[in-house]
Amino acid sequence: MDGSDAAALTDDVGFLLSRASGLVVRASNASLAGHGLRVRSYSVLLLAADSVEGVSQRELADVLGLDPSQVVLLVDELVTAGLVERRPSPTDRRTRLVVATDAGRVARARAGVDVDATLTRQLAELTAGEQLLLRELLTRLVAGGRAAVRV
Amino acid sequence: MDGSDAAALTDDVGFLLSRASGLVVRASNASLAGHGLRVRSYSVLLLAADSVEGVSQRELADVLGLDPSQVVLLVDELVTAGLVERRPSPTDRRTRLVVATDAGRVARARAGVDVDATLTRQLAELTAGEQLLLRELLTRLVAGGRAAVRV
DNA sequence: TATTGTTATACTCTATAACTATA
DNA sequence: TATAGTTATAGAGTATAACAATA
Repeated sequence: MDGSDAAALTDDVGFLLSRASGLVVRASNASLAGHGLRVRSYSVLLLAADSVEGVSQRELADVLGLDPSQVVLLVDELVTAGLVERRPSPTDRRTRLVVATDAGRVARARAGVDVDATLTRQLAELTAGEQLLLRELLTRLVAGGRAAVRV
Repeated sequence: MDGSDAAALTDDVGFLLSRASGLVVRASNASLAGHGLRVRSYSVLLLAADSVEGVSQRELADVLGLDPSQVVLLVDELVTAGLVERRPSPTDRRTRLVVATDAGRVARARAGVDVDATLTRQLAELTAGEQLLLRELLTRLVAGGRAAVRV
């Protein structure tokens, strides 16, 4: 008994994760607004731009933890903006590969600078070592969470 | 140059925070569904039930990081369910104190058992020490983020 | 003048179901 | 039968603006 239950909520890891995520997403969206992007569309663009032959929408859904139907809408948005295009897969006619256009790669690079700077600013509370530690802890949490969901 | 940019997104702390938060919120909502609650309404109920004289809606908004207008709706919902009630503040006629009813305290306790068990399961990937470390890192991140927003 | 609570509105995100075309 | 993609829809969460009552 040390009175610690007075902070039952603000000490809750779930609550803290939600708050921290909200702060980062909000700031990231603000820094992406000038590029006509938001966190989710930027993530899709990033994965497309950083791959050589393109990414299937199924892969995007898996990596991003989104439903395939959401990926369709995000890709539609990027296609309209001229930042990616859908190409037929040479090996599977069901699959469509999402590939960044030249404009998409430029946009990804420019937006990346801004969003990375924003994140750096938000993580400034932590030392470099702590940031790595946080990344590792979150990675294991996410990996475990996904496994648990599949059970 | 070690090829580490191939994981540019999945190594991104912002992305990991968003994923981890999503997993925890989803699981928490599932464990609260049987109690007629969701994460946000449960948080309001918790703060009301754990306070002696009640909490003002302004305080709730501050602690939860929500807009006051959202707090109104969440409190409305809990009032309808008979879990909290609004009482006039004895010192400020603008302020309305949110107080848990007896039913609300019972619901908070029961729901708390379920949601805590769910979180424990999700954090099982980490040792007790790592969980404390994660909490501390997130606490500092959230505190810093809030300060930055105020600038 | 500033603060507390409220109403209203629009947009984003999340969750599902049903469907097609291919494998 | 199962998988990749698509369409549609509803509900939850977020973001703002404007307002009344009170300090």
